[in-house]
Amino acid sequence: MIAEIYVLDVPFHADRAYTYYIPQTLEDSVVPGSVAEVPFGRGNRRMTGIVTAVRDGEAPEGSKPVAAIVGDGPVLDGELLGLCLFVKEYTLSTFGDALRTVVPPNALSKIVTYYRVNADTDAVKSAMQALKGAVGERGRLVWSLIEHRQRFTRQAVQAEVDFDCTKTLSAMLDLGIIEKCTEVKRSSAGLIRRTYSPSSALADGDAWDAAFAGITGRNQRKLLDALRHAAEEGSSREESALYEAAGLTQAAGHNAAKALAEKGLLVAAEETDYRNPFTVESLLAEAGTVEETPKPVLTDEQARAYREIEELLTGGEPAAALLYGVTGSGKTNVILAAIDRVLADGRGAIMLVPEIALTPQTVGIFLRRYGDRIAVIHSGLSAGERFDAWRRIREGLADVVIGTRSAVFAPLSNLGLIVIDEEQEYTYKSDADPKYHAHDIARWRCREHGAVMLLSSATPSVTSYYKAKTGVYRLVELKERYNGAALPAVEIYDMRGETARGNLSPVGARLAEKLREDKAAGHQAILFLNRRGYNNYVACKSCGRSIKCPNCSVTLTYHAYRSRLARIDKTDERYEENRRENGTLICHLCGHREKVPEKCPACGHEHFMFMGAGTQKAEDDIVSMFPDLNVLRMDYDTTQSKFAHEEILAQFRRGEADVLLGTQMVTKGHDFPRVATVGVLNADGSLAVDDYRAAERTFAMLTQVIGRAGRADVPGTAVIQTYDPGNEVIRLAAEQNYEKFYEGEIKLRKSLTFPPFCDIAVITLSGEDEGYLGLVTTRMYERVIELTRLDFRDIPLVLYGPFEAPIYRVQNTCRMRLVLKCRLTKRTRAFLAELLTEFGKSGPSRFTGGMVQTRSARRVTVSVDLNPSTV
DNA sequence: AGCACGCCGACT
DNA sequence: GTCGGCGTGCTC
Repeated sequence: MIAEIYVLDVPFHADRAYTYYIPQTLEDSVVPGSVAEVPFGRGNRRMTGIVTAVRDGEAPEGSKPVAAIVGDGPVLDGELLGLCLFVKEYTLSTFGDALRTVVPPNALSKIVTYYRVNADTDAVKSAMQALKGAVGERGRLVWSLIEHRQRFTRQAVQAEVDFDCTKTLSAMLDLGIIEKCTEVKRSSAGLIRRTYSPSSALADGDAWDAAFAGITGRNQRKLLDALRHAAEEGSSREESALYEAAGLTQAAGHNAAKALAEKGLLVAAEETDYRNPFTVESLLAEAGTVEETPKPVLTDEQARAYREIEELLTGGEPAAALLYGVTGSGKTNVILAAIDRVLADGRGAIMLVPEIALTPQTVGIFLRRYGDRIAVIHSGLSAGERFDAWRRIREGLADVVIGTRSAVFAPLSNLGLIVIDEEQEYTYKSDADPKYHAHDIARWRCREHGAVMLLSSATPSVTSYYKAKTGVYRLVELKERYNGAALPAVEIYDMRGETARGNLSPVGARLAEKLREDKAAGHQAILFLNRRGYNNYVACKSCGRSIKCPNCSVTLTYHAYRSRLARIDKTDERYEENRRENGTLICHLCGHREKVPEKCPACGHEHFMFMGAGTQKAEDDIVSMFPDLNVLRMDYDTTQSKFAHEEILAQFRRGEADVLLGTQMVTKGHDFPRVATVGVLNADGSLAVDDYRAAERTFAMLTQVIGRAGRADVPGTAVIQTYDPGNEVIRLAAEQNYEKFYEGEIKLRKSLTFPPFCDIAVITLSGEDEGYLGLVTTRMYERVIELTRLDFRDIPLVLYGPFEAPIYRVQNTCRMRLVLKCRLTKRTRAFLAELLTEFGKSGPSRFTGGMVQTRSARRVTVSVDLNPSTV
């Protein structure tokens, strides 16, 4: 018997099925989907692999035996195994990356390799004598590091010495001084949650700055910075949350935390986690914040829409539909009815929602309706919670899954329906490897299960609507708003000249008037500004230059420490100085922070302008402009702690504030009965972006925020402030005329050849050595041309570039890009895979045709993003 | 990625 | 001879 096995943790160009023979003793346990321990490479080091196929047959020449099977039974069933292979091929990722996306890492046993010092001390002593010459020098240094540890890893030694320790270790291995061991780390239930706190040594800001100054490790700085943030904002200090905030992997974060703990800067604590935060019980405990589930009585139109979907559900064939319904038409009712039907047939359902829409209110609707058979999956879960949710689903205890992007992988064994709500949201595209789009995963899984993929939106993406129009998806429409809700009156307000009229605040005259009216009538308002932070940037009054991040090619954003502190008398001559003291410049890309400098680094001038406005600044301005208005701010910075998001919404619902001001978060969520006015502070902001989807995003955003205004008994008004009042997109959004917007947009896409009329592949090369990066990029460019003239001359594509990436430098790494307009077929993917394989196999040095570089930092990495969420 | 092998220059 | 840096090639 022989097995096809994908070995984990190999680079892309070595990532394929390897053939192993199955020893007699393992014949029963080696089955597809199981985790195997196999010898790999010249050194036969123990690696983890996944069995993808088993068959009868002679062991081919040179094949090695499967060493062991770990865990009891397969971790993957046939469908999920196929899904891993699909994800690998579809996104050009490795099998291992695909696997770790499809199943929670906690569900996988893994093999760890480590070294141990030989217990026979006498033998070790004499062996050490045998180490002679220079090897002995290094040997003795390594020995002093490992002597008192009972186990250690190569990486741990390497971190301590400045030479390559592999040869030294293998010499010691040969002499029997140390031995190599492997250990299987069983999949864990992960009941323990670890949190970090700053130590008492970090009592004040100066201590933090001193601590920063004393640390050279990049990861340690990042972690400490995340911790400082968490301490200041009162947000989660849970281990994985901090690592994520710091942009570190578990391993890197763990090491950094250990190092910081040794320096006495950080204190670790462990606590037992509650594992299913979403139960009926916990819901009832917070009942005040949960609305009633909508009555399952459908209007005529909703019933008609439901019957169309039901037809697909009972058809027994895989299908895809787009539920296109205007705001307030009751799409959720139709979706819930469809889920009811699926459950009645004994099948399961997945409902995907955008990250910021996954609130207790949303979950509450499902909990009230389906009880504890629901599972909730989102990125904020701890590893253990994620694993538990996964197991509950796999064991059949939960068959309704609600969650964000990654919930599309929920291991339901009998899937009937996958709903993707607000389907145009770009958070459905992953920007980490594997760079999958939830639509594609959903489509594949529905095909496999004979299930229905149901996309839902009031403002579908142009691509999805096109597919619906051309019959790829069934188009199901809801045209009426129900419950008698009327569309709000929409006013486009021309902000040009507002400054000339003496109004420097982000709120124009018309909106100011509405806010006063609302206050007088006891109504509320929502204000939307799609930019967080205080001032966008700080520029020198003399030379006009703005302050840039030292590691990235972006300007730094000014954040006030506490908006209350910054809210000081603006006529005070110390105003500017106070701003300097009460805020920090932060890089939104790498997290770098610094104080506003005393003098301009370019010209030495002492005065700065604080330019642009984010939500923090808008809050200050509104408060000083309308002292009697209570303002709640909701943005990334105020929602970092665990229940902050819900708490802000609840406060607003209870009427404890007059104005809810925030970023995109305020455009989602449930209806507030007393909101009369919504204001868009700067509608142009998102149009200026250099992306072919800027228009559709702006349209969707405006439509959503307009939909927040007014209820049946409170006539609503939406005020859209713009410096470009003639803009077609803004005008059509104000009219709520999606059809017309779509018609114009699809024509444009067609004439310029943009999706859906083509696919876009972006190849990004990044490296620290700019010159070398340029060389490799040029070579890659030439190779694309060569291949498409020879072996792949049959695939149509247009090549653009090389360009610098829109943000050229991030954390001192430069990034170059090639952009391909193409059709993503198997053949095109094969071409891109070939390109990646060649690059990986020969290494960048030979890839550039033997051109020798002297620098050691000439490492270049390549990644491919197919139809990226931002271009 | 990780590991082994082989070549070459430097140093004993 | 011996050592170590570095490039190359392969992984059933």
